[in-house]
Amino acid sequence: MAGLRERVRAELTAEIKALARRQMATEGATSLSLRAIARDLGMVSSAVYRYFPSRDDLLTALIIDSYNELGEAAERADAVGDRDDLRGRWRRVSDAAFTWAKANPSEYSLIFGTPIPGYAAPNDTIGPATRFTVVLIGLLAHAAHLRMRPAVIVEPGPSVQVDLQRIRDTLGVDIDDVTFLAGMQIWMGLFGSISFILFGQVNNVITDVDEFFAVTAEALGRQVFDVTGTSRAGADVERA
Amino acid sequence: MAGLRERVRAELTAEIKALARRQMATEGATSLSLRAIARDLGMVSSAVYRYFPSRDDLLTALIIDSYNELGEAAERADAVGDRDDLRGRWRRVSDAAFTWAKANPSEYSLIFGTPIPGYAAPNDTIGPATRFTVVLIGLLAHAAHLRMRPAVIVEPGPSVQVDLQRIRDTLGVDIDDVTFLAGMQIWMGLFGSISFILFGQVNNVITDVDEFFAVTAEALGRQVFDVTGTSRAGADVERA
DNA sequence: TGTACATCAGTGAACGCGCGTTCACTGATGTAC
DNA sequence: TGTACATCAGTGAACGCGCGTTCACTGATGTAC
Repeated sequence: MAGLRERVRAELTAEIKALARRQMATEGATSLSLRAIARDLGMVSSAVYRYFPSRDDLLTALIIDSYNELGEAAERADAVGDRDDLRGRWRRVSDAAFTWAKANPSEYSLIFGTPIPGYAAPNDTIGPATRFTVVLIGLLAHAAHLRMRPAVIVEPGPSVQVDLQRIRDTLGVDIDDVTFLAGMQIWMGLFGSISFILFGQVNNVITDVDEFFAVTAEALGRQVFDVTGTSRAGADVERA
Repeated sequence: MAGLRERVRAELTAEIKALARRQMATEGATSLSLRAIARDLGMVSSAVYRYFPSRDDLLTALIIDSYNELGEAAERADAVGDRDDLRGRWRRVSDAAFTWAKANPSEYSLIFGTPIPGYAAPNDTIGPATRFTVVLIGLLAHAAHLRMRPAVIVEPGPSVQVDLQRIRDTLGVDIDDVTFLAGMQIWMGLFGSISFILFGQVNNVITDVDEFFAVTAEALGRQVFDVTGTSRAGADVERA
């Protein structure tokens, strides 16, 4: 059996990452320490270097895992349900993000919190980092295809127009500027609200954060994925 | 002159905080070190303890200062202009927040980034922390008074209703649930977008972050502070 | 199938550095009579 | 106004702890003939 050593190696690598995550949960990502992990592992500190050549490489692995988990959760959430039910899809995807973040607050902080000083993410992280975004862009493309119009219409300036065109070209999607911009708004609104909840900004203000998140996500979804054409009509009905 | 010693003391206290801020800018808040500050100051490390009884007390002072600076910037920005021009007021206030955050990224991270593990903010921080929010609530109250309606109408669930009522009672303001919720959305959207920009989430995506922020803030403002009654009409004009 | 060699995991010691906090102390600045 | 005492800022040494990374090494696991 050729793979024995390899299998043990893979297991230990996974265990190191698991311990690192547990350590992040209590100490924070900045004070993630190879020595402490080795201690937990019952190994001598230098042994960890067989698995990760430096602390930053371990961090990178954790960041990639986190992006992948979040992205995969979003993909799974969007794999079910009627393709045309965009508000439903948005609700499932945003819920998946919130659920993952609540379950993995340190991993969430690692990718959406304050950048770790002295650490520069290598290029390997870019792919996993875009995974969630790709799901969202799928929703936007479908909304554009259904000729939905955001509740608030804003036009980008010249520089942002160029940026949006570049993304269109890169990903080969067909999303008009207005929808694209509105999509970025709810993207930032989604993670803004998750950060506010997780980082304690609504402590002493909001009691039931789950209920609060639900209404927030609903409001965000309605900004882009409301009825076709005059979404205001739908809002008026709701209001009456 | 009785105040000589006191004056020197105040100056040194200020200088310690200034050095601490400079240190945060390069090392991050988590690795803020009293010893390094003492070194920069040309003093022995134990001398700093005459001014701040512990590292956490220094952190607290920095947090309070940061909240106060942000709050004051918002208050100043909202002190000018027509009271009824809510979109203008929002633009000035949100710009003030962004400008302050760009100029003081580490201070911004300190209050809106990942919480520092092991540090619990004492009650002294609550007052300054609400300063910005109070400005925003002023806008919301005025919007409600002018009978503006948010572009997207969502109703809070029972628990959030109670929370909102508590805030109304505490602050003595008259803002309906729907406006209040929409206000919280743009509050989270504002700082969500600032965090995305400052924490590098839109790197390689957005080139001109100032232009991007401007359109973001505009979109947020239009969600709450559009024309009275049927704000959709205004959007339709814009769209045509 | 059995032996010789190469690969690799983990050890243990060391380098050089950092930190927060305490404590007894000197000497200067302020205060009360 | 001048002296005696109290207050306070800053010193220097120490305690006890942490960290990332390197390096020569032992001994076990895998590989080639």
